[in-house]
Amino acid sequence: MGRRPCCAKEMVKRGAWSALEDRILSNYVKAHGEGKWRDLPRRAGLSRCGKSCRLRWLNYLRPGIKRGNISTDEEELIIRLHRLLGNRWSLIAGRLPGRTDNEIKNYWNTYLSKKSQDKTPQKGFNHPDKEKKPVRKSTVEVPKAANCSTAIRTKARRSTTQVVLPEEDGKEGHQSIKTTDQSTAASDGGIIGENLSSSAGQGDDCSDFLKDFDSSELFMSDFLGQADLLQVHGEGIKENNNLIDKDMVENNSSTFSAYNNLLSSDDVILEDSSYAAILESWLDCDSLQPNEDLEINRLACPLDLKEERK
DNA sequence: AACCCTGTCAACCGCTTCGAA
DNA sequence: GTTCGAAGCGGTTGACAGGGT
Repeated sequence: MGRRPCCAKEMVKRGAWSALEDRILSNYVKAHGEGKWRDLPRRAGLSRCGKSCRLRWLNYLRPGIKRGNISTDEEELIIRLHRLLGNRWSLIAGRLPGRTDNEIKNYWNTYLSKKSQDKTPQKGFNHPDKEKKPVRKSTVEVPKAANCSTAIRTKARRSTTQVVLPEEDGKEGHQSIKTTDQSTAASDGGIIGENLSSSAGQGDDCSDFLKDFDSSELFMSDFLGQADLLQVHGEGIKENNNLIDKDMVENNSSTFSAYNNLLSSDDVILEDSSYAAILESWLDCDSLQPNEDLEINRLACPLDLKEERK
C-alpha cells in the first residue's frame, strides 16, 4: 500500500523560489486561504510540491513575517525559552511575533548555540546584526511586516524532543528542557523580565506579543489542563510547596485565582521540574487572543520567577 | 584574480500527530 | 478500532555570499 507521495518528484520544481512563483502562491493563498496544500500547486499552476508551497508561505510570504534584525530582547527571550523548552522551535517561534520556527532554528544553530557553548559569556556580547552580519540579497522583496502585533502562532502541539526533567543534582539531558542552567541565566537572561515589563508601553515587539495573551483564558485553560500535569509533576509541586492542590485544580472556580497567586507571590519557590512543567503548560496554550487588559508583568512572571531564584 | 573556507539561511526530508471517513 | 490524507515539526542539506590568503 504505502502513502501517496506528497508529489511526483520528477514533476516538481525544486530549489529557490522565483519572484513569479512567490507572487502566484501569495495571490492564490490570499484568494483561497491556506490549507489543501497538496492540491494547491495544481490549482495555482505551480510546479511545486505542496509541502514546499506551504513552507514558502509560512516562512516567507505570509503577512506579518519579520526577517532579520533579531533584537536583543528577542534574542534573550529565545535563549530563555530554549533553556526551558529545548529545540521546540515552533513553540518558541509562537511566542515571538513575526518570527518563524525556521528562522529561530537557523538563528540558534548559527549563532546562539555557539554563544551558549561559550563557557565565558561576556557581558553584552556582540550581536551578529550589530557586528558584521552579512546581508544576503533575497530573490524577492521581503513582505513588510504589516502588523507587528500579529503573532505567528504555530499549533505546536507536540514535540518529538524528549522533555527530561532534571535530576536532583541538576544534571540535564541533551535537548531537554533546561531548567538549571547557571552559566547563562545570570549573565544573559537576568534582565529579560525587566525588559519585558519595562518595555511594555514602548511598542516593543517582545512585549507586544504578550499583549496578545488573553490572561483569563490562558491561565484557566492551562489550569484545566494542569490535572494532567499534576499527574506527572503534581507530587513534586505539592510536596515541595503546597502551591497547587490537586483538588483545587479540579475545582475550576478557584484555579484562576490560584494561578494568579502563584504567579504573583513573592515567596513562591518552585522546584525546577514544577516550574518547567507549568511554563510548558503555559506555552502550550494555543488559544491566545488580544486582550488589552492584560498585565504584562504578570505574564512575564513565569520567566521572571525562574530568574529571581538565581 | 583565483581559489578556498566559512557562515548563513531557504528549502528539503522524513517522521509524527491529528482528524475524518 | 483502523486506515489514510493532511498538516506540522525538527533535523539536515546545499546554494550562495563574503572574507581570507
